[in-house]
Amino acid sequence: MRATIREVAKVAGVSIATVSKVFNGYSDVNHETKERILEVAKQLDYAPNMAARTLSSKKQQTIALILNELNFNRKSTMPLEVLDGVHEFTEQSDYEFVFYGTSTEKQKDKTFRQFCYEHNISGVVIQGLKMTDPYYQEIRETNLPTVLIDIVVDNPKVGTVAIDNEAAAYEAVDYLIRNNHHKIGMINGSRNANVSIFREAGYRKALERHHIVVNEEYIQYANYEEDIAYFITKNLLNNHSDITALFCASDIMAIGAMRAIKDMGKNVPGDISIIGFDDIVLASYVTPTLTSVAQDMQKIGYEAAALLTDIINKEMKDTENFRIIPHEIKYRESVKEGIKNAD
Amino acid sequence: MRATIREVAKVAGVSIATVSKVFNGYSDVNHETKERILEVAKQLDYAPNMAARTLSSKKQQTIALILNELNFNRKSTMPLEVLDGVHEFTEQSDYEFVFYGTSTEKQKDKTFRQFCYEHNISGVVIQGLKMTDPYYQEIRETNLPTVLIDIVVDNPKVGTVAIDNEAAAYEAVDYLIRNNHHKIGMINGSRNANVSIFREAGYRKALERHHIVVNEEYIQYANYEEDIAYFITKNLLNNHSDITALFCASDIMAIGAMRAIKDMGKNVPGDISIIGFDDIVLASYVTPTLTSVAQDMQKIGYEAAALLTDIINKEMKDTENFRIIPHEIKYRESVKEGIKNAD
DNA sequence: CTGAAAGCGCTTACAG
DNA sequence: CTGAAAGCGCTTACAG
Repeated sequence: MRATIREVAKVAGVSIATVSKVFNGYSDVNHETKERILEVAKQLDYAPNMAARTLSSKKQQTIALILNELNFNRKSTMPLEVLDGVHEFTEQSDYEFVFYGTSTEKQKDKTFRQFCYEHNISGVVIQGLKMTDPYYQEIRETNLPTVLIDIVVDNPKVGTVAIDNEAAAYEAVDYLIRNNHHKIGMINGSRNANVSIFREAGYRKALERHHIVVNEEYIQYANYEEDIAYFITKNLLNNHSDITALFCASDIMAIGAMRAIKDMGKNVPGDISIIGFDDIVLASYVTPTLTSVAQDMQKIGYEAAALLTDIINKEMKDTENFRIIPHEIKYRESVKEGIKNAD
Repeated sequence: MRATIREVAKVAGVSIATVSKVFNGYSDVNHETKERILEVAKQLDYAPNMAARTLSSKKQQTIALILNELNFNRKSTMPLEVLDGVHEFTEQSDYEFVFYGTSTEKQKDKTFRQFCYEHNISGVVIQGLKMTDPYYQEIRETNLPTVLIDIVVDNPKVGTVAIDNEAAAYEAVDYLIRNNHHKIGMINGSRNANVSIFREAGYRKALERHHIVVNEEYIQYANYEEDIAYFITKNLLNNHSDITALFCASDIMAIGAMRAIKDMGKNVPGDISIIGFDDIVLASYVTPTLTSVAQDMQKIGYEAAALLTDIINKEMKDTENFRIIPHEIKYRESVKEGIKNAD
């Protein structure tokens, strides 16, 4: 039913090797035979079979994007943006692109290596991996080219693409301090998340740079969940009525915090200023609009794929394995600005 | 470097046929040899090569999800939800899942059929296709199992999954009328979009059922874009100051309309009531919150994949090719409710 | 510029 | 319960 290379060869009166050459862009084929072959191919609706091609050539490489816990958060398009970025890169490259979803459960059933072997994958970009996931341990010592988004691992075969989370957090908190906030709480994600660690470090660094003592009780963890952030914010503000600003490690949590503040009869930014992280779409549509640290996930995805191909193609030094994408603070309405007093 | 079936067979002291049987779950293998093979396979880190499997077996089927114009709208997670749904179905099926993005441009370069042949695809789910796209014409007469989301085509090999757009629009407009709105504008998407046509039909039907004459000037098209909706709304309301409600064919456009109304110094829902469509996340976070027709895109994706496998496996009658997913109106703050006057 | 032949890693009747 | 052998649709030296 479906035309194969053999039929094309027969109809065109040539060998399959010649047909193959035409379809692989070799130049050593007579112009006329080439034209004839193309014509026949078109007529027979022929297109090379990928499976056969992959099998016989050792060349055809395929890059996978693995999204962890795709059973995702409807509130954020971040995974989709990463997907778009990786896809865009592979489009204009020679790599095939495939997409898979995984989960902590699935990772227990099948090792990372097995999964990649099975699917003939020569390199993978992973997004959403947690440091408690089985894959994480395996990737630390894998020899399979891998690029992690947001997670750093010490392995020459594994690269990382992310923004400079520490610097970004530093800037955000520094901005609060320069606007006369000295009692600043932090709603962080999870102690186990790489980005949380960096963002907290940036928070601490900014306070220290301004000679503000870090109050450990001001730092709370809400696991990146809106509802947990809601309750934690209420608690935090009830226990520490001197807090005037909150730095949140994600917009989702910032939105939960805003809701808590409103429900407490307080006002953003009048009573409490808030900065979020990620700049998801909601940040611009919520009232008041949310100041946030933006990261370009599409670009992160694109660069991840680019870095991956570099790792596949050449041995790289560890130092080249880390690609930092610029971040940008989007200033909106949720922070009360004010000249710093000389107290 | 990578173990093949041959090496496993050699180490385990059996033939490759036996190894193959074990990995394909055939029962006619001695328990002990099976255990031994599995043990060796594990030790050698063996996993079957998909390309070879696909090539030699005529069984391995792969289903593709093609997202059109993935160069997407950051404001909506709908494509991601569809992806998740299709992915979830293929997970628990015997089908392999692959994902591709396309665009009007790419469709011009390579036909639908060629694309599918090349990638060894036995069936495809397409989302985001426009009736002006090259694929659309081709799919009308393809014999390749295909499921379109939101678009109906008369071809036994092509199925459709969608909500009942006409009924949903009818309900929404009927709800407005029952709350005493008689001058209702519609911000529609595009005259060429299948869903737009159905939603407009529902709008007209609701008015007619209530003996309200349709004023053609009340129906405007904003191409599903927020900014166009913004301008069109201003125009519409300036020209027709008697309008008290707007039915929008998407939340994005509804949000543009809300902004326009605010900028005109009017109030939602005090002066103008609004209903949107899709129930994207923004609808719940915007002020006032937006009443909207919700469609479960994850479920639509899942059912699309399910329908596709049915089409692949059996000849179906045209009448069975259309799967309708339930919709639901989410009542929120953007509609002013009021008892209908007996005028 | 062209073709014969080996081989990629599997599956699947078929024979035993 | 097990294995020898043909074949899936290609690519790639190699010879001419």
